[in-house]
Order: sequence, then structure tokens, then C-alpha cells
Amino acid sequence: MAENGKTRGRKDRIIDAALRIFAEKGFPNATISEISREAGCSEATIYEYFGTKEDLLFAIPEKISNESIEETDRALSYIRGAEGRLRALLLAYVRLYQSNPHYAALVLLQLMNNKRFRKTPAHAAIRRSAHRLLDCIRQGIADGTFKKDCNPYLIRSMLLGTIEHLFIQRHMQAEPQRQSDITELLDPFIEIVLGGIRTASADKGVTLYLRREDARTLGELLRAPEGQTQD
Amino acid sequence: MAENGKTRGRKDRIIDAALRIFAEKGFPNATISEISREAGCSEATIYEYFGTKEDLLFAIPEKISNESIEETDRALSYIRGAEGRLRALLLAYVRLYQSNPHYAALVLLQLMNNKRFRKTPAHAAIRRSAHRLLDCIRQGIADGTFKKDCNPYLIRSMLLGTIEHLFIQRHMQAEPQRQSDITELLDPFIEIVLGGIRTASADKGVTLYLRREDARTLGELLRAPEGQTQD
Amino acid sequence: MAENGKTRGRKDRIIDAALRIFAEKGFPNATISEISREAGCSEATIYEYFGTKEDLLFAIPEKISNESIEETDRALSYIRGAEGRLRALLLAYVRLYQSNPHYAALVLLQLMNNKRFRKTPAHAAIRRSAHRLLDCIRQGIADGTFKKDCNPYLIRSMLLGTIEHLFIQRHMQAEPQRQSDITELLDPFIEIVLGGIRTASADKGVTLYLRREDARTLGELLRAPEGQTQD
Amino acid sequence: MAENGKTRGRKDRIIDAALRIFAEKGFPNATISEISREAGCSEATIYEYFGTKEDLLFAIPEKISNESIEETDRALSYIRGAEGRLRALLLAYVRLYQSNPHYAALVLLQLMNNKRFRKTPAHAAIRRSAHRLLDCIRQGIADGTFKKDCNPYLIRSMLLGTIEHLFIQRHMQAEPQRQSDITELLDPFIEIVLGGIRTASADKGVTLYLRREDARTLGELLRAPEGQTQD
DNA sequence: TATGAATGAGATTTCATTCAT
DNA sequence: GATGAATGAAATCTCATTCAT
Repeated sequence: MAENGKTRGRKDRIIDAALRIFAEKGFPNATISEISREAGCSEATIYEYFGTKEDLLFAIPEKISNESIEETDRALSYIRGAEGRLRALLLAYVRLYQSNPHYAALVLLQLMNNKRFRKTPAHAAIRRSAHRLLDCIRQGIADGTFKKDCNPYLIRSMLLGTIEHLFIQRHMQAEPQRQSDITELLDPFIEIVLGGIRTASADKGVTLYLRREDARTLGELLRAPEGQTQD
Repeated sequence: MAENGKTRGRKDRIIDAALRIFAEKGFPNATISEISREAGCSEATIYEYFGTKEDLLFAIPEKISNESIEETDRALSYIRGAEGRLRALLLAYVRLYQSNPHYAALVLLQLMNNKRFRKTPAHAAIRRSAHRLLDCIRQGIADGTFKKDCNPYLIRSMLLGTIEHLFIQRHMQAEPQRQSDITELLDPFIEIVLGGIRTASADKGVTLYLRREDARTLGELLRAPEGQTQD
Repeated sequence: MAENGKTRGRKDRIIDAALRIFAEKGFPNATISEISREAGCSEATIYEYFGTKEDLLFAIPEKISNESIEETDRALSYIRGAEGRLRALLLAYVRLYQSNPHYAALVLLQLMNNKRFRKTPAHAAIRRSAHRLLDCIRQGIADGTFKKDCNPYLIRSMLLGTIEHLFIQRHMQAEPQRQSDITELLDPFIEIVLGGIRTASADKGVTLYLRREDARTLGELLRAPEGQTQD
Repeated sequence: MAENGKTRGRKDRIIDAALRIFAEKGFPNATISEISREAGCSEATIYEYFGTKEDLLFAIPEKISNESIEETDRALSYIRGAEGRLRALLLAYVRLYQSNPHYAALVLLQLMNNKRFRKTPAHAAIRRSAHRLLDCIRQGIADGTFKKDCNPYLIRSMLLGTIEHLFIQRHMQAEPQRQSDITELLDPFIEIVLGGIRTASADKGVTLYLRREDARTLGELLRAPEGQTQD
């Protein structure tokens, strides 16, 4: 146990060091030598635990994505509605990236471009996670929460693309201090997307889209301001 | 003239080769040797035209971004309203990436992460382009087209992030054939976003947000079907 | 200890090989590849020990000059008079160069012209050594051994320039065999210089230069020792 | 003639540029490209005139040494005595180096170490010049001006070595301004060497070094001129 | 298990030199 | 005669990886 614990500690230290250095310099510019220095062991020791430099790279999401997914699963089990589940899933993404910016940078900039990574169990986990997002959207469409004609893949791309963009941009900013809290953007963001795909009856209010003539009649009835055109 | 033309041809062939290979293998894994082979010249010739490997990398967007921006500027000069301008700008992005997938991959995966690229004229052009998007959004907020309380930076991240995500994902798909036409997704995508940030009175029709009780009354009055399709 | 000894041996073998090859071909024409072949190791091993080719160059005098200076210091501590000290210092130069002709060639032809070498600890040692020579000369002037009006820098240039010239010339001779022993030239050389800068009263007594007949007369008159040639 | 003059001008400009750049950077670090830029012509043009980079190097002393030797020869024809001729020869060296410091650096640092240069006509001229120095010394020994037992080669090494050392050292000084005029050191220098190798009877009369009281006595006895100051 | 030491393989870059025009 | 363009050949240096201890 002590032995195992010690080993586990050493392995983790290597992974932590690799995460930081891969994220900061990019995989090809990072060197095993620097990682070993940061991890406080010899280069050869790294090769004891991980067969190649790329194996070490893939070991990072292996560990982290599993941790994250378990937690998300637990949370999801309490939520029913499409919107709620969707929000929970996105919150999990954002929290993971927010709490571990190096991991965000690594996944979004190094790993996603790597074709070999796509054959990895870690990537399977990521895919599963993305698939649950898709399922949410489909569920929302099916149950009338979301419009029938919206393209679930497009919605997912919007959701993931936006979050990724926000974190990539933050990673690229010169000054790491004063980086805004992306978590706070999540609800406004979700509201915009949902606002764009919700059916009229969704949520507490109703959204009606009417032709002009209808609207005029309606206006008379309800004394609402007339619909003005833009440009 | 003929002489110059020949030179220009050679330089262009090098840039084309570099674009393809950088996009496919990533900058650090690409070798000058392979590029020279593909361009049909010697390695030394590449160094004759471009001082370093990185200079060659930066020469690619230098050339392409300038071409693209001029065209966009021309188109923009004909459009007034915020939504129209915004759509034109996004269409320019999508067309550029769609017509040149290698360039899309290069910019989105290799260049955006490169801190030295951020000091480049080509990146300045890209920033300018992104700024115009921001201006559109602000204009829309100012003139009442978009809701007052929406965060322009967030909107922009949604617009750019989604488009980038779509093209990155397409680049990563194993089979380049049967890749969907992302241009076709643009209008649905824009409508969702705009749908999420438009004020009630925007567009040709009228959008009414009603409390439930009102809606029920309204439904009875107009016998309109509930939750209709978007625009 | 054994481990350290092995390493030390390898490092020394590299330095020895570098010394020979740098001296024979000149620094820029020498290649790491050839040095590694001569040292019996790989090129990469050389870079393991010495960061760059130039670092390897500078490591040579670093090692040798330290060894030499310590010994000279010991010897100097036993000698008082300006002439004796000066002779000891020059002898140290000559012995060092004589015993290690490659080192002589390297220092005199490769290193002295290198502006970066001038910022090196090894060069500081060399400067210190040259400074002690200057001190000797000044001491001799101050205590009346040498003429008051002689320029110490000129004297030093004579001393060093001559020695350097002798060794450079020898290095350039085609046949390394039958190279004369420069040590044997040292005393005649020193005597000429001292003969040129000594005051009349220097040394034990009076030095008279007379024609023989005068000298005889003079001897009788003064009972002075006979007109001698310079000692 | 005009054509030839133009060509000559171009060739000279190349040689001048090469001289400056070889002297400043050293032969191996100098590039044909930089020389062509400084000479205001293309690289290929240099190869029109000079077959290889080394040929260009050797063309420099070819031109300069011939010019210098002719002048020296003219001057020597007016001088008889060994000391005078020797002084004239050394003055020629010093003036040449003083008036053309780049040439000094080139010859002393780049060319003297080059074994192929030793087979060159330019080097033959330099050897001839050095041989005349030797002849002077031998003449001085033969006619009793210099001591019988002095080694002519050693004397020559002293003369040349000192001058070379002075110019090399000056070349290495960081600040080119405020460089002392080495010509002024020549006479003191020569006097020291001659003072060290002259026979007693050399020069105008007898040189006595005496203590004052002895000198006074002696003066009375011999009516010799009073004990004079040094040289 | 851990590592110091060593290296094979390969990448970028430089430049003297050539040649068609 | 002059040169712009092109390149062969080579050199320095880096690093992932191996292996004896």
C-alpha cells in the first residue's frame, strides 16, 4: 500500500508536470527532459511509467475525463427536463475547464487535433459526453421544448464551440490575472441559445410569431406596440 | 514580367505546399524537406524566399487574409442594418474556410495558438475582422435590434466559436469526401442566435412575449396553432 | 568514484580530441563529427557535456590555464628580484607552450582573436598572468634595475610577442619533427631584452664596456674586475 | 582603357570589401554574400573575377604586398649600415600595418595560420621581406655591429613578434578610437633590442656604466667623456 | 524500481558555387 | 561581362528513447 501509494504519487506528479508543460508549450515543443525536471524524477523514470511521450500525453485526459464524467453522471441522475439536463452538462464542461485551465488548453488545442487521440479510451469518454449533449437536444425536440426543425448537431456545435472559444481565447490572453470568470457567462449564453430554439410554449412565457396582418389585429385587441421593422 | 511571373509562381507553389502540409501534420511535425519535395524545389530555395520555417508559416495567412478582407469590405459597403452586416461578415468567414479547408485548419489549429503569430500583420487583419463583428453587434444593440442587456463579447464568441467548431470538426473527420456543406448551416445558425438576442419588435413579424394567462386568451381569440416555426 | 572517474575520463578525452583538431584545422573548419570520432563517442555525447561547439572550445583553456597558473604562483613565491620573477614568468609561458604545442596554437591563433573568449574566466586568468608580467617590469623600474624611461607595456609586448611568434612559427612549420627546443632560446632572449633595459648599476657591480687595451689599463688603475661581457 | 579601368575599379572594390570583412569577421565567418553587398555587385560577379572564396582572400596580400615591397626596396637602396637598414625595414612593416589596420589584422590573424597561403606568391613576397631582415642582422653580426654570439633567427623573431603583437593587440581592443600610434613606439623598441645586441664598440664611441664616484675618477684618469645617461 | 549516461536519427539552416539568360 | 535564381552538401544541435547498473 505504501509502495503503491508512493508509486501513485510519483505517477501523478509526472502527469501533473506533463499537463502544465504540454499546455504551455504545446506537445511537440515540450520535452521529456523538462517534464522530468518539473516532476522531480529522471527521464528514464518517465519511460518506466509511460512507454512513449505520446502515451504520457494520452494518460492525462484518461485520468481527468474519467473523474469528471462520474461526477456529471451523478448530477444528471437528478435532473429530468431537457433544458435542465443540458444546462447541467454544459456547467460540467465549464467547471472542468475553469477549474483546470491547463487541461482546457491541452484538450482544446493539443488533443482535439490529434488523430491518434481519437482512438483512445479518453476520447471515447469525451465522445460519450458529447453524445449525451446531443441526446438532451434531441429529447428537447421530441418533447416539444425545442423547435422541431432545429438541427441537433448544429445546436451542439454552438454549445461546445462557444465554450471552447471562450476558454481558448482566455488561454491566449497575455495576462493570466484578471481573467474573467467564464462560469458567469454560462447562463446568459444558454438563455440566448434556448431563446433561439425554444418553442412558443416553452418555459414560463409564450413566444408568438405572427404575420403582420395578424399582429395588427392582435395589437388592436391587446394594445401592444406595433411590430417595427429593422433595416 | 515573365521572369517575375515565374518567380511568383514558384513562391506560390511553396506557399501552397506549405499550407497543405502544415495543415495536415501540424507545424512542428511538418518538415521543410517534405514541403520542398511537394513544391518541386530544393530546401535551400525555400530558405531563399522565406527566412525561416516560421516565416513561411506566417506568409500563408499574410497572403490569404489580405485577399479575403478586401472582398468583404466591398460587400459590406452595400449593407446597412446590423443583422445584414453581421450575416455578411459571417458568410465571409464561412466562405473563406469552406473554399479553403486547409487554410481553415491552419488558422484555427496552428496559428491561433501561436503567440508570435499574434504580433503579425496577418493577425492584425484577423483582429480587425473580429472587431467589425463586434461593431455590428454593438450597432444592433444601440439601434434596438438586439436586446440591450446582451454581452457583445459573448455574442461574438458564440458566432466565431460555432463556426470554428464546425470547421475544426470537419477537418478532423477521417473521410474528407461526403463532408457536409457548412455554408448551408449558416442561416439556421444565425437565426438561432438572432432569435435569442432580438428584441420583440424586430424583423418583419411581431414577437410577443406573454404571460400564460394572456397567451391562453390570445389563443382563443386567434385560433392560431401554438408554438410555430421560426421566421 | 569509479563512476566519476569514468565520466572524467570521457570528458577529458573529448577535450583532448578537440584540442588537437581545433589546433590543426582551426575552430571553424573543425567539425564536431570529427572530434567525436577521435574521442570515441557520439556527437550527441559531446553536446551532453558541452552545450555548444564554442563552449567546448572555451573549456580547453579553462582547464589548462588553471593548472598552469597554480604552479607558476608557487614558483613565484620563492623569487624576489624583478629579473628573477620576470624570468620565472616567461619560463612558465614557454614551458606551457613547449609541453603542449596544440594548446599553444589554439590559444595564440584561435582564442586570442575571439572576442567572446575575452569575457571568459579562462581569459581572465590569462590577463592576470600578463598583468603579473607588467608588475615585474614596473617593479624593476621602481627599484632601479631597469631604466626609468622604458615603457612597461612595450617591454611586455616584446616579451610576449617574441614568445608567441616563436611558437606560432614553429606550429606553422611543415615538419613537426626536428622542431627546435624553444626553451633553449629563452635565456639568450631574456638577456637581450634585459641588456636593452638594464641601468648601468644594475646587478652586482659595474659593467664596463671597453676596448681591450683600455680595459687593461683600467683594471690596473682601479682593481676593478676585468671588463666583462654581459653575464 | 575605359573598359579596363572600369573592370579594375570593380575588382578593386571587391578586394577592398573583402579586406574589410575578412579582417573584421575572420575568413570563415565572412560570407561572399556580404562582400558582394558591400562591393555593390552580385555574388556571381565575384566568381567572375576570383575563382573561389580563398582565391579572393589570397588576392588581397598579392596586391598590397607588392606595392609595399617596391617602396621598401627603393628606400633600402639609399641605406648602408646594418642598423639603418634594419630600422628602415621595420619602419616599412609598421607603416604598412599602421596605415592599413584591416590588412594588418588579415595578414597577422587570418593568413599566417593558413597553410595553403604559404604556397602563394604573396607569401613568397612576405618571406623575402623577412629574409632581408635576417640579412640585415647577419650583416650587423659580420661587421661587428652586433655581437657575434647572437642568434639571428631569435633577433628576427623578437623584431617581428613584437610588432605583430602590438598590432594584434590593437586590433583586439574594443574601442578603435584612441588607439595609440604604434609608429612612435618603434624607435624606443629598436633601441632596446639594439642595446641588447650591440657590441661594446658599436656606435660612436665607448659606453660606460659607472657609479658616479667611479666615473668621476675614471674621467680624470682617462679623459673619457663623463658617465652618460643611458642611450 | 530508478537513473545516469549515451546515442541514433533527423531537423533546421547556411553558403559557396553554378548556370541560363 | 553581369547577375538572379537555384541548390548540393554539410554542420550544428535537439531529443525521444534505450540500457547497464
